[in-house]
Order: sequence, then C-alpha cells, then structure tokens
Amino acid sequence: MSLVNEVSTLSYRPDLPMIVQSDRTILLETQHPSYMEARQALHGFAELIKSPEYMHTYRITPLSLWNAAAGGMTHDQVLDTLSSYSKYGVPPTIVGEIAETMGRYGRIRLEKSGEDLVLTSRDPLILTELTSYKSIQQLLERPHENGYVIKNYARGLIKQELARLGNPVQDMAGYTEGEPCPVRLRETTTAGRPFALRPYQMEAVDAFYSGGSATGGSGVLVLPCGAGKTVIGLGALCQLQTATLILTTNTTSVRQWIAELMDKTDLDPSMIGEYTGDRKEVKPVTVATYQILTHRPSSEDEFPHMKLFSERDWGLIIYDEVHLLPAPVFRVTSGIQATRRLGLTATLVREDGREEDVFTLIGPKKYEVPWKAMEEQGWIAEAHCREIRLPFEPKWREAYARATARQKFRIAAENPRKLEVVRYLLERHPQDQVLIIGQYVDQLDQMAEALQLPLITGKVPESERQQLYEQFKQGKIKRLIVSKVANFAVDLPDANVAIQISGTFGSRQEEAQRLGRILRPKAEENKAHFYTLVTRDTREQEFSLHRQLFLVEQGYPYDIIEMETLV
DNA sequence: TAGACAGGAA
DNA sequence: TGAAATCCTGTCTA
Repeated sequence: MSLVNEVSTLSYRPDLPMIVQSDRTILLETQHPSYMEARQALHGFAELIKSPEYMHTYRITPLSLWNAAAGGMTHDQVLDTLSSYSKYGVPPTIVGEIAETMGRYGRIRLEKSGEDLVLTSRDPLILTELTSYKSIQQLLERPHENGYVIKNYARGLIKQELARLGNPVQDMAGYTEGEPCPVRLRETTTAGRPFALRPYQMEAVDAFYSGGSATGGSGVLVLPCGAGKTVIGLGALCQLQTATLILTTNTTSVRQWIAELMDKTDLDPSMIGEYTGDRKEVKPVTVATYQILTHRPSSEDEFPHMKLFSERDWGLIIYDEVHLLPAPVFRVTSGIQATRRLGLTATLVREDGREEDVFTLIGPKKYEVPWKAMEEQGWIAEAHCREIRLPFEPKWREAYARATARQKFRIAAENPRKLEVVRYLLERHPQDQVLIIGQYVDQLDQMAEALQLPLITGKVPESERQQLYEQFKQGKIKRLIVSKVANFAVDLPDANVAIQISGTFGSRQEEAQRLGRILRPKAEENKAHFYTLVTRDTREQEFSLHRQLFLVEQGYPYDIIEMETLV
C-alpha cells in the first residue's frame, strides 16, 4: 500500500484515462482508447452516477466496496486498478479509506455456538464500541466468551442496524435445511429438446451455493434479461433439493415459473403450488406474487398472507426481480434469516435506494454476467442505442416556458414532432419488427391514430392482447404501439427495433428492461436498435440521461443524433 | 361455480 | 416531481 502511495503522489501520466478525486468520485474519459477496458475494471467496485458525452463520473461507495469484497476482491486489487488507469495516481486519503472500508467487511461475524447465535469479531475493541449503541444493546441477550449472544429473533435486525452504522456483518450462522424435496433437472424438455444449463448458468448456481452451509447459500445473482434467470433458479433448487418458495412480481410470471418447473425438472405437478389471488396452494415448491403477500384488508390490518413464510419448512426462498421487492417483504425477510435466500435481478439498482437492505437481508452480490459478455458470446443480440434530440415548435416552447415544474416533463414528453421522427424511423426499418413504447396513453392514442397502427394499453382485454402478440410474433403485424404494459408483460413478443417516445422520470431499470425486449438473439443478422426520443434542452433530456446510466455502465454507448440531421 | 367488474392499495 | 398498470377481494349475475 505504501508503494502505491508513493507512486501516486510522484507521477503524472497524461496518457491515462482516469482521474481519482479525493471525494471518492472518479472521472473517466470516454474518448480514450482504453475507456472500455477501464470501464469494465471499474464496474467491479464503483457505481456510475453521471454519463455526459465525454466524461463519465463514477463513485466508490461503501456498498459497492462491500459487494466487491464479498465477491473476493481485495483492497489491493481495487487500488491496483485505480492506480493503473489514473493520471494523477490515487489520493492518499482514498487509499486509506478503501482499505479501511473493505476491511470492515468480515470484521464482524455472526456464528453459531450450540443453539446460540454469537456476534463476534477478531477485534474485541470494535465489538465493545458497537455494542455501546443502545440500538444494538437491546438486541443482545448476554455476553459470551467470543462476544455476545444475540436475541433469537434479532438475526436480521442486528445486521440491518450494524450495516446502518457502517459495519456489515458476515453471517456465518448457517441455515436450516428445510423439508427435503428430491428434484432433478431433466435432460430433455417436454417438447423433446435437449436441455442443460449453459456454462455461465452453471457458474451462477455454483457461485450462489459455494462455501456450503456457512458462507454460501444466500445472495444475489445479477443477470441480463434473456440470460435465463428462471433456469438458474431451477438449478439452485435442484442443487439444494429442498422445499422452495418462489416470489415474483405478477401472475403471468408465476405461471411462467410453474411452466418452467414442469418443463425442465422432474417434479410431479402435484408437488408444485400456485399462491395467488386465484389459488392458494401450498406445495413443496410454491410460487407466489409479492402482491398477495403485501395485501391487507385495510391499512391498519396485519398482512394475512405473510404466514405463507411459515406455512412450510422452506429450505430456500427465491426472490425474483429483487430490485422490486416491496418494503413489507423486507420486514418479514429480516425475521427469516435462517432460511437460504436467492435474489435474482437484471439490475441491482433500486430507485428507492434500498440497495443496502438487499445486501444485508438477501445477501451480497454473488455473481454477475455483464451484458456485453453475453453479447460477445452470442446469447443476446448486439444492440445499438441512439438518443434522438428534437426541438419544440415555437408554440410548444412557449407553453413549456409557462408551465409549472410538474407539467414541464409531460409537455416535453408529448412533443408532437416526435411523430415525424417515428415516421422517419419506420421508413428506415421497413422489414423489422418494431415496438413503439411510451408512457402517456393520450400520446399513444394519437400516435396510433396518425400512423394507423395497433395499440396495446392496460385497457385492452387480455384476449385481444394475446391475438395481437400472436400476429406480431408471426410477422403478420410489423409494428406495435405499447404503453407501460410492456414493462410487465412477460409474454410480449420479441422485436428487433424499439422506439421509446417517452419514459418515466428516470428509471434506470425501466430503460434496461425496454432494451432487454429487443435483445433476444436474432436468426439472421444478430442486431437490435434502440431509439429514444427526447425534446432538446428540457427536463426530459435530464431524466433521459439518468435513465441511461445503467446501460452506459454496462457498456452500451448512446449515440446522440440531432433531429435536424435526419430529415 | 365461474366470470365480469368495481374499488382500493402501493 | 406523476401516470399508468396490476393485483386482490368482494359482490353480482347467470
């Protein structure tokens, strides 16, 4: 470390792409020849927070460092990466902070001692310091030769509280095995096609399980859309052979999990249960929605369906789309820390900032497949992202200027000139399957009317949706306009071009999901196009930048095109 | 007993 | 920052 220190203060290397600042942010030049390489290296322990055209800003946070540490990265590796790309070396204060922060991961542990759960540390002083907090004290039962025995219900609470105090706990107390459930992956699907986990899917399952019952067995796997999250869940289930509760976002997804369980495992259908508004089955493998868990007759009542967590001796709980996990489910999860937990997601970021709860209550990031790596291996299509900026007509510019902050975003989003650009793009892609995606139903209505194209919103009955999906899938329809239904519909057919005419305020995961819609590998030319239409110099442009962060972090550059250069 | 629909929730 | 979609439950109809 002292070596890094010396080098960093002595040298100036103008040929390198990065500046590490003492506020733990990093500036990265995007035009630099080693930009891609540096981006990839940074991705392991820093978070992208701004991505204007020439200079990206990353930030190193405690959470990003702990996730890196949980993945086996050392602070020397982090510092090596930083110093090997940094023009001015690494400020000495940062060197110290990174070592200190990463050192905190694993410094405090929970261990099992007979029936007791013991909070312990190699460093008795730190234990004394932390247990002097009232909030911690009230969770302790009594002293122990290695530390403190905690109250039996406090396993989750104490981890949350200590993480809040900046000290993540490494939970080594192990898990209950759960009710056994013999199950294996099949080698051929019901349709007779050979089936096996792809290499990265196997690695993901191993990463989740590795370390056995103490360290392994809880955590989050981060996989792009189309990477086969469900299949990886099945892999974990077959690895553990235990009663499993699978939680997901909506009923379509519940049915899809069940279909996959039937198709790709040797479980008898009588062993698989659906727990939704329609049915309340509790079987060795049960699939439920988050919504039924959080439903309550009135806001003063208890959550009657939360008892599902204790209705069977679950050995594994799978949280699908863990970035959407609702707050009450976090609370219950805090109380069931002895059960193995697997989180699946395409984006670890939550727009509500509860990443820390995911880290402490579900577990650290265990494995991540970068989108670009999937693209290189041909598992997903190669995508081109373009932002097209267009002007207002004077009349609209005026309305925008007069509008309140609230209305501004919507006025910019509904800029009628977007229609011209959509027309132009449709002409450019005569043979492609195109999805036009938007946020406001009024705007979509007008667009559908003007272009004479079919439109799907939440109002369209399920049967009609299925029909349109089917025609689109067969190529009988080549264009489809969709509202936010596109975010939820698992059964939305694949396209190879998406035109986003408006999006929500700045949701990174929505952007990722929409790009995911067009990333299924294509038979002929394995290429996909993602266009996003934005009114120039408005709030819409700001929010668009925020939405793009996640994809830029994954290595998708956005080409900026001015509308005037198109027509 | 199933399906349609309204109303509330997050 | 706001709009839209979804889900769950209860009630009504056939």
